[in-house]
Amino acid sequence: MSDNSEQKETTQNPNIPEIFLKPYSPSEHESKIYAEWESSGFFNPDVCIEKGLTKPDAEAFAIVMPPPNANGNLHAGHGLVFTIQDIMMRYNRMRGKRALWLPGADHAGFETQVVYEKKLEKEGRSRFSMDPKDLYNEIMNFTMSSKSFMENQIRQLGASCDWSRSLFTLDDSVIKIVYDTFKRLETDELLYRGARIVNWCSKHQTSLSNLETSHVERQDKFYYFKYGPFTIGTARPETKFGDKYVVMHPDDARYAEYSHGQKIELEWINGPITATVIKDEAGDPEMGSGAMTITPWHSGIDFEIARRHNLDYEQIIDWRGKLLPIAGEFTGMSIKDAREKIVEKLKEKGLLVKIDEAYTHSVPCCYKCDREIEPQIREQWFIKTKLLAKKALKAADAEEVVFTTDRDERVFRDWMDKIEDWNISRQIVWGIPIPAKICTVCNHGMVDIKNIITECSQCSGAVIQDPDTFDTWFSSGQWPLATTGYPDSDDFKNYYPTSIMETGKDIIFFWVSRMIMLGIYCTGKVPFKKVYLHGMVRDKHGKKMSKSKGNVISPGEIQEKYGTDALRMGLMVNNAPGTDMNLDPDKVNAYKKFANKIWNISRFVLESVSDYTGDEVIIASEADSSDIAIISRLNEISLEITDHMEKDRFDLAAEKIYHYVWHEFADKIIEESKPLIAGNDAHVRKLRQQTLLTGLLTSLKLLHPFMPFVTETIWQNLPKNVLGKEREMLMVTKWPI
RNA sequence: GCGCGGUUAGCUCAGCUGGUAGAGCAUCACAUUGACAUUGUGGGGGUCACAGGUUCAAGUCCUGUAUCGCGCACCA
Repeated sequence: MSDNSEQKETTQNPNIPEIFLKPYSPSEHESKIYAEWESSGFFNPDVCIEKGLTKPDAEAFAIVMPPPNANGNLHAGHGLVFTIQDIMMRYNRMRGKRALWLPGADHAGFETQVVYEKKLEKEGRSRFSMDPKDLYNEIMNFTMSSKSFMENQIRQLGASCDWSRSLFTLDDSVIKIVYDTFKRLETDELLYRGARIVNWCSKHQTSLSNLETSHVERQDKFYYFKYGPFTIGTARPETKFGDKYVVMHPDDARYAEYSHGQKIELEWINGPITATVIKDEAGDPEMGSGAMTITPWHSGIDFEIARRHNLDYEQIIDWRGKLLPIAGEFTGMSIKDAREKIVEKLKEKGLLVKIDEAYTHSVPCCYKCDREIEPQIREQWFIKTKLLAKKALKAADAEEVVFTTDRDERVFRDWMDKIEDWNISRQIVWGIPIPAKICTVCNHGMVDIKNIITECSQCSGAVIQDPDTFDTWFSSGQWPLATTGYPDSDDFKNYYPTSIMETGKDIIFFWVSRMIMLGIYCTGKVPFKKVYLHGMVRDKHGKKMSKSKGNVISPGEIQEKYGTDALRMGLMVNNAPGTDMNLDPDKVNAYKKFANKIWNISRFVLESVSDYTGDEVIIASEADSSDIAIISRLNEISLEITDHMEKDRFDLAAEKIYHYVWHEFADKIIEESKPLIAGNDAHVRKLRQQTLLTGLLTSLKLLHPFMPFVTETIWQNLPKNVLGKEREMLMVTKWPI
């Protein structure tokens, strides 16, 4: 016999299930185990109640899954989201709660359309030359295939969510809720359609909310021009064609001789104009000369001044970023090209006073294409958010909703305090159409969720369907309502408000704030009792992952190489909640080794208890004190881990169980046990067998939320005499406490 | 401009309500056919950014400084 390992397997360990005779190989077991979980139906709390695993009156524990954008693969951040939430779910399910995790997928309006536009660009196509219906259908097909692909990736991460309740943000039931809310906001006079300054992206041809802009610090030239008797400063000469108002602070002594409303003839870019003096508090005497001209169509602050004094508005720059006929000889030029030429002309006319070369300011840019935002006036639907925000803050005061860190709560409150009206119109096709009619004569907008309006309520003119779609966050903001079946489903009654909202801190304003506002608005109750925000996943050196840097770590690759359990542990251990975390493949590899360690611990224990009868051994004497100590330490560890779990410190819980299993149970207890098991004192031997089994089963339970695959695989392969009265599926056993 | 966070072992990071520093990786020595292909034992390596303060006692609380990073923001 040349191969003695073969011999060893068959002769020495006849009672060890064959599966344990080689190292743990995640890929061999994971998909099979997931399929068993899924087909058991235990992800659905109703089934758990039916099968008697959960008491019908047990406390509810519900999480709404942040629906991932159905436009690409899962990234490392998703790995973290689903791991944290799955840990919460599995823990609470084992605690005996009615545990419900509501999955879904997000059409992700603008985000997805941008992804799709890039695809079109590569194919040499453009959305602007396509029929909107065709474009919509193409994006729908693309989204649907991404969605099903993504759902499988979520399964691979081990997510124990209830797929039977899965929802897509464009499902009819979602749209109905969104439309009803839209109508209700109108009825409550919290909605208006108005011409306001919006953030316009000239590339994407849509307005964006403030949150969808990012401010970029830049150094530009700052120009001073002669404007009649005044010197005015500007960083944007290309907007100045229509400037016919000059604004200064009423108390500015330098301009005391000029009175509000006074007309002044002066020479300007394209000839003589009549300017009007406006005294307004917005004029900052400290800034430049203290006098400024305003461009109400292309500046928020100027717009407000114009509104206060009922001034004229005139569009200077078109929707593509080109100058309109008001610019005279510059008409049709892009603003970028025009700037220097305009300055040149003003210089020739002797109107240039000076140029400040080192002027730093921050300019708003489209968060997708980094192009400078052009403020424009456009008719859009706005929600008056002040009242909604006030109620949200009140709920936070009353601790109806709490944040896991004070820091996050402060950030939330600051934003709520100074919230502005919310533009919910987007000029893109990929989204929920705004249920409204627009008058072709007077431009009046009418909410029309039943699609029955045929003429303008103000002028009887012909109407057309509003071509715009909702900001995706307006519908996402109602996601906890949609997933629980608001307003009258059993789930809504049983699970709303949900227990916890776990999501990335980067969307605290986009999503968390809106859910709280809209949840309270629709139901009178907060949508979740607790907010847990995690940080970003970065590469091993703390750098942001990006395709261009080539440092993207895809969860799939990591899972393939090290196993899902290892990835989950790598993401959890030592990663404090709310802080950014670095994902290091070496660290994940360490937990791959750990999974194998658990595997071998199990194998050793099974070898040691091959003749275990299942009869309880009574602790007889002081000689049994080491077994007593082991069991008592096990209880202590269980309590400590439970304490961490209750405080949402999964990072600490994960590290503790890791340490216990490897460096106490394996390194010390198992080593000590070897002579006892091999010895000939029958009582000592049997007692130690019992102790080892208790240690193993308890460890598997404590590990399960973190490493569900390897623990469940082991559990299901434990021989009957070892499992005793325990349930056959680890996922639904009771937490050891 | 307003606000927030970090600064702990060579690298990446933990360290809860204050009681003489921990993990992974890396490194060194020894052991090991071992339940462990992914093992064990032991070691080296930190004046916990700096300066003050509170305290019997401070990575841990307070104040300030330096430095890196982040968020928010309609400054012409």
